[in-house]
Amino acid sequence: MLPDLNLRVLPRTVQQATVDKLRLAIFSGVFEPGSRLVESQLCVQLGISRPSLREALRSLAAERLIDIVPNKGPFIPALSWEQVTAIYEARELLEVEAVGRCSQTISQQELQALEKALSAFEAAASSNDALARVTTAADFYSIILANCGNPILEEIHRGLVARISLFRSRSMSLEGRALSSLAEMKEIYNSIAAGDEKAARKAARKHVLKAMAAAKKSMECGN
Amino acid sequence: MLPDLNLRVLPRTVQQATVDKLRLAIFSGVFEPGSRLVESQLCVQLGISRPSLREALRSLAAERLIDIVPNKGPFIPALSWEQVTAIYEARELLEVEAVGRCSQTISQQELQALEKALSAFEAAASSNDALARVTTAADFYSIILANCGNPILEEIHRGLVARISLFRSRSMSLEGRALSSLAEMKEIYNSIAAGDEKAARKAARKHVLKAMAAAKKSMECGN
DNA sequence: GTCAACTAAATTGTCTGACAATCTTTCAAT
DNA sequence: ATTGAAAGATTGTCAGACAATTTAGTTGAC
Repeated sequence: MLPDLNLRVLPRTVQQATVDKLRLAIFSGVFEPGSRLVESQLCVQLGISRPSLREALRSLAAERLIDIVPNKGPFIPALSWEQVTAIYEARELLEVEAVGRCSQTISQQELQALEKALSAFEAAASSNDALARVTTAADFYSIILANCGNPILEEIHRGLVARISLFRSRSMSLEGRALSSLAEMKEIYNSIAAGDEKAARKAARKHVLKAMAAAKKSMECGN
Repeated sequence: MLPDLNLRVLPRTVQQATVDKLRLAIFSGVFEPGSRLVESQLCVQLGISRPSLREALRSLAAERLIDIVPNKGPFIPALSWEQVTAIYEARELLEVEAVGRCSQTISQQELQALEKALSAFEAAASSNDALARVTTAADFYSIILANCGNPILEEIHRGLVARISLFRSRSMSLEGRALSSLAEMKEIYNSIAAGDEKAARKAARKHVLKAMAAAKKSMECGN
């Protein structure tokens, strides 16, 4: 059998594109937490039909990025601090495990990619670009999760991080948080590079806990 | 203000009911892994319209209970052993954590409920009712996850277990697996009841690893 | 002026029907 | 048997419709 040369990209359907657009909009804070999404409005804004939109909304609801209440429709969840805590705790569990595994299995090539991602975050950390800070940090973690040897952990982690994206971007804008975050990430990177699983796990735990504390602070400061 | 007496049940929509029905059908093995789901057929079988069905399918796809390939439609995923392993490993991570937390925080009342669930499984374990074995075992874990203090862990765990329900029911039908499972669950229960977190985690890990081994065995034996 | 009840408008849940694009199957030809 | 082409089946997407429910606005009573 010949090697698979099928380069054909999977056709992107309207519903897929819509899910991606809405997900990005939610990440970007286009919608106020707690606010309602009106189907007819979204249809016009997105230029699609109501059935396609509703399919997309069901996907997002299953991802917990929106809530859909019968007869009231979809809205952006306004997470309580308890819920945010629970998500951060779950994230900690997954991230510590992923970092630990990663430290034992990552290839030299991927380690270089990780270093590059860290540099990118370093550049963003001292800039004023809030979006860049969040995306470069996400890239860093994405590499770790992709190399932990378990795609399920990656999948779950992605879903969790998505749900608290707003908190992340807000807390990352806190005075000094980006730089402190950078230091923690460097520690993680160094431990992984050294293949020191114990240190890597410890650093990962510390990072998530500090991120959680920062999120709490930014939440208490109102907005 | 009067206490909230609003007992009104959230209206169940067609799409919700459909998601539940299909989920149950998937759990029960009504559909062969790898087989395609034809929309028009399902519409007739469920007595609903295509838009409602498609919304339900998008929900299930987001839960990873089905796959939807553009222009080909939805089908039941045929999980590879690697994927199953990855799910079991993630389950181990969550379950060990949940059991550990549970051992420290569970109330006496819930502990009684857990004991009752264990008895129910004991009864089912020596019976020939395969469905009862799986559901009572699920009830046992459901109580633990509901009392671990983190609803997110519960939510993720439920999703993971759902994806390997077929493997679970098959492996539970293996000669002696139910009884061995019972012994492991008793160990978990006793550790929780004793408030011994370390022992509880150890027992939980052992249980998941044995379940995974059983699943592998049942998978290799073909069917 | 505030609160309650009622009416009107907006919104969701669901269905039917339609049609182009794509996939699958059938069947004939080499 | 393999190839190729035509026919059929299936999906992706839209438009339009309508009942049930929620929301908003208005009126009326105190």
